[in-house]
Amino acid sequence: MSKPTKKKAAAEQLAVVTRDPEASVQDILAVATEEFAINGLSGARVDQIAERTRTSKRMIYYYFKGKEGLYQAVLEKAYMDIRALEEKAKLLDMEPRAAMRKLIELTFDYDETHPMFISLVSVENIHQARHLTNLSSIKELNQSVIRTLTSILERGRKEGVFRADLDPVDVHLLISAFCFFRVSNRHTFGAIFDRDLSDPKLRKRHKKIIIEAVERLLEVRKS
Amino acid sequence: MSKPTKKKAAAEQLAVVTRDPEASVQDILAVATEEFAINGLSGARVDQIAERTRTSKRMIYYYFKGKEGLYQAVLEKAYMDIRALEEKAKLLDMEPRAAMRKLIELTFDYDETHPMFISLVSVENIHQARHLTNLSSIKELNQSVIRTLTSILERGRKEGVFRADLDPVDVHLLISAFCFFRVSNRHTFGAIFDRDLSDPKLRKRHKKIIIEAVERLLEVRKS
DNA sequence: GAAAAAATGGACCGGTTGGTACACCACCGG
DNA sequence: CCGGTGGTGTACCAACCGGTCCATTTTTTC
Repeated sequence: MSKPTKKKAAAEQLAVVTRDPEASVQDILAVATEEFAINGLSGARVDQIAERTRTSKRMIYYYFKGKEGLYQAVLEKAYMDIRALEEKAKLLDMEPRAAMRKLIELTFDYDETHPMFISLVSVENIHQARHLTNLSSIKELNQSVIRTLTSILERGRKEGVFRADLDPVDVHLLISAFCFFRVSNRHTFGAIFDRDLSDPKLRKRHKKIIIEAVERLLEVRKS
Repeated sequence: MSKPTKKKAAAEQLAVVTRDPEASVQDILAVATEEFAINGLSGARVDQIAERTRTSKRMIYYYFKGKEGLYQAVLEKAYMDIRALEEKAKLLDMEPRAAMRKLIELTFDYDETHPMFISLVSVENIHQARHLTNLSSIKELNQSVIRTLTSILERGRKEGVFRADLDPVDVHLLISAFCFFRVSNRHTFGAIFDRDLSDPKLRKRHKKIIIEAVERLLEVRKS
């Protein structure tokens, strides 16, 4: 990505960048991400994307082959960026209950701060994940969350603080659903119930609720 | 809707319906619902909708003014159909915990059996609920669920089986999020974690999980 | 039963949109 | 310094698509 090629090095020396392919690609991707997230796949306009870019429409077709290719690249990049969450998740060799709490908070905060990503996933679901199936890399990536979660649950079970009859993916589904829905459906939910889900007060309360819900769900019972 | 007009009565007598405006409208709405749910607002094609209808494109503009008008009508109808859930919810003068359980099951089953509705709501969220704000009728309608939920929580609190510090809308959010997400994100979630969320086995398990999560969340604690 | 109104069909249009042809320029290796 | 390759801008097109015009037929009204 940022590996300094001869070309780039020369350009930096001159302080006047006449051409910068890598930057062009990134620029297009950044603009396209917004456009696709706001307007959807069919709603986004290639001309509009091109115009907001410092390059031209020609470049989009040069680098991404077409609208669908660009969309797929945007989707892939968006999913790859969750790597940040994965890295932080490595800190999870703390006590099981604290680790679980931290994992929920990370998920909650990530979704909250990445509404673009949420929108893109929604768009992709409307298209029945047709483009996602081409991206095999993503599968492996996201399953690392499951591995982390499995490890936490396992440790908790051994220590006797977590029950043993819950599937890690199901737990992930519960957490994801709440965090994702809050953002993905903020407009309709907000309109119907007159609530601004981006209100910090609500955000804090909701974070507490999902944490409490999961904690209680995981508790061991005699019944 | 089904109020027998002279027109309709005459048509039924003849048993040969040469023209049936009401049926035309309903036919268009049914087809348009599918098209908008599958392709989104921008993705859906008026010609395609018209072709699948037994009438013509001309009729769409005659009855619904335009593409946006048709979309709005589709959205309104979809939301109105939840009335069915509302009616069943009137049965909720049972014991609080049983009522809560029933309410969750109804929500779960409704979302499960109405993927079209889920898609439409997702589409509308991508468009920032721009069209929903025009439909003031929907607000009143959906808030009846909250009234029901409030009543259940209140009764439970009086009987000492539910805690008192939870907002009904927040509880509704938790339930909705899980039920909705399971359907709305079935494609991406399914692709990434190799799960068919429509598998009856999973469905049963997930229903149990959301019920258990809410039940435990509502329990009274000394802490 | 005629006139008014509602409903319908089909051809057509003009702007939009994804995509491309062509010419050209910058950069690097030799 | 020169030739090839990779990168870029402009102008353009053909198909598509939302929307409308005009004519016609059925239904209702009186």
